[in-house]
Amino acid sequence: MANITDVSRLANVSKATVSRVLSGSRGVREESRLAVLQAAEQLNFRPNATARSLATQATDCVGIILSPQLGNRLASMLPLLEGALAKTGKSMLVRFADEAQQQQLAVDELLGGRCDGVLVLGTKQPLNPDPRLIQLDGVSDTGNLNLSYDLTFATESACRFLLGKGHRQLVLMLDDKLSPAGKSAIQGYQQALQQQSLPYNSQLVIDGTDNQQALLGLLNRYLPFTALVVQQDAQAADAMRLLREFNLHIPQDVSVISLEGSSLASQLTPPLTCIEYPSERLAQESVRVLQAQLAQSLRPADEQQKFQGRLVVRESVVAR
Amino acid sequence: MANITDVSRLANVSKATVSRVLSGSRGVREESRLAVLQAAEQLNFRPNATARSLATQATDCVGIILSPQLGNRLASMLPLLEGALAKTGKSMLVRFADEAQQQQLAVDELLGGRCDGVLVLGTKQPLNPDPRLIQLDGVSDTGNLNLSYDLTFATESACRFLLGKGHRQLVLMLDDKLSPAGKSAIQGYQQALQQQSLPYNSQLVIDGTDNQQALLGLLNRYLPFTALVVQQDAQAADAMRLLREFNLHIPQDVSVISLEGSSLASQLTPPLTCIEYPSERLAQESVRVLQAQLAQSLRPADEQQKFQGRLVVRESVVAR
DNA sequence: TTGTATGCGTTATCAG
DNA sequence: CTGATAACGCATACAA
Repeated sequence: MANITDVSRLANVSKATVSRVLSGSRGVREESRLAVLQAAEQLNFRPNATARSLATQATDCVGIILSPQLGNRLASMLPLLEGALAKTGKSMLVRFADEAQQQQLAVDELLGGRCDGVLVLGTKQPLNPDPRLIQLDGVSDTGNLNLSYDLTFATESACRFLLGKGHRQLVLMLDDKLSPAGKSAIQGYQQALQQQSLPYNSQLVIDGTDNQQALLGLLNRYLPFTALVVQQDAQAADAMRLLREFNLHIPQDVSVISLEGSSLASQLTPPLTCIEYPSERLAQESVRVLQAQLAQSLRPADEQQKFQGRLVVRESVVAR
Repeated sequence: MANITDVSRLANVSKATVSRVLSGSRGVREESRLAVLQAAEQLNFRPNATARSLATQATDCVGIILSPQLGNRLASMLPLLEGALAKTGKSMLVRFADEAQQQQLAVDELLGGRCDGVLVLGTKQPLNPDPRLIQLDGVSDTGNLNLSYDLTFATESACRFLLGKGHRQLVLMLDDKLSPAGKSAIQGYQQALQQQSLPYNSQLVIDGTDNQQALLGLLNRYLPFTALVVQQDAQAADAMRLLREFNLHIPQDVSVISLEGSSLASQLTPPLTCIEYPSERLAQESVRVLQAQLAQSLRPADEQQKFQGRLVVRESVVAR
């Protein structure tokens, strides 16, 4: 691979001039500018990113830390993030880590020279505060900037929608009732009920992670319900299959709605009504904020921005 | 951030010794070894990856070029690739590009200093041959190493399975009939028919990309069929919904099977019988091959390894 | 406008 | 076993 010296020789200028043309490109006579460009072209010169980083003290990389559990969300989020980053000429260094310790390790390693900034998706435990670190859907009690999905709003919207359709017994199925996210959802659930002066029955709030056991338990207890509010599409899919096996038809017997709608929702049978997870906005805004943060290189900034999803009505809900 | 000089001073040794301890670590007196380790610990020293890369002439990165269309496959493949790479201490630089030109551009840029090697998923057009480049499911006529899914085998397996269940009119729905992949599939389709001395009707082979129009056309023409072989799970989901809207029940009226089964298959209704795409093997093998290729740094190696998926029987197929 | 020289943080070479 | 010192390829302050 040709380097800057080769180009400078072929163009009969100094390395500095070559550098100027290919980076800053200001204050260079047009004549030598062209000479450099031609020489570079001829030698198929690509400035070495590593060397440039070392000199500049800035890799053009941002780290993305993902949880393997993101599942479908990954497929929609990652291209969006890359698109937003590419616009500012930045590359994505991707790493997977779900446990808090692994995540902190990854952050430290990436921030220790490999990346200018880091985006973490779905932190469950607080991470050491750092202005170059931005969380997406992370725990909110850290000193880090955190853009997240408004699960309270989603849950309240979903429940109000169902209540408006005449449903009165709503089951809420969450990833983890006790997590911050779970509590946000429950809050929305309660607000919706309260607004209709309906009682809150904690037995109707269940964890859906353990292979539908919770739902099974609910059926066994003959607790009547007409609607199921599920956090994730994939879990909705599982739940719907289980319900069918108990000869409960969807949506005739049980209406279903998901809180973090993705592309999967439209592929299910019946197509799933949901509050759509705002991937685009979240992706764009997070890289925008990260850029700003890196550019100004100051204020620890502890914002907690929330993003609301919109209701997408499909066929999995009927009126009562 | 502390650098190697700080450590060397605190440990009362030279930079060279520090480097030796933290990299090669051989031929160093235990005494100074400990001094260095302690100093590094105390200063929380993290060797600068960029500087190391520049000196070593080897970034510990491999580029991954993805197509946004990979969809669900992305979510399963990427963590597997990262896992395999992490074992050898390599990081993943991810980029999205679907058009051939963009892909070539990305390859050149990544190989021009940012990465030691590149993995491209799903190339549609040939890429310039490079020993550091490995393709996954790419076009096979290039001088590059190419590990791919055996779609011929998958199609033949699926069709034989259906034929064995008494089906005689099989519709084959592909992403693109005319692509190399499409042709592979058709070959498997024909082989299965041939083996049963059944005629080949090209009208039963359709493109499923254009929003099910092709399937609709088939229904309109009253061409009888009892089974549908679909390349991707997501398309199978769409197709099943469409069929239902025409009052065709699955699997009673039409059996369905997919050729590139993913996690989506088990979530559909009914759960989808499929030939499962061998993500794990493909991921592991591709990074293994890449490592080998980089280590030996020689032979252009034009292998074309094929990976076969295994049949997973679920409820979307019934006997006739 | 251009060139020279120095620095970025490590690794690698080569004497000692 | 260890320490100077020269790469690595580029950016940039400074001098011309």
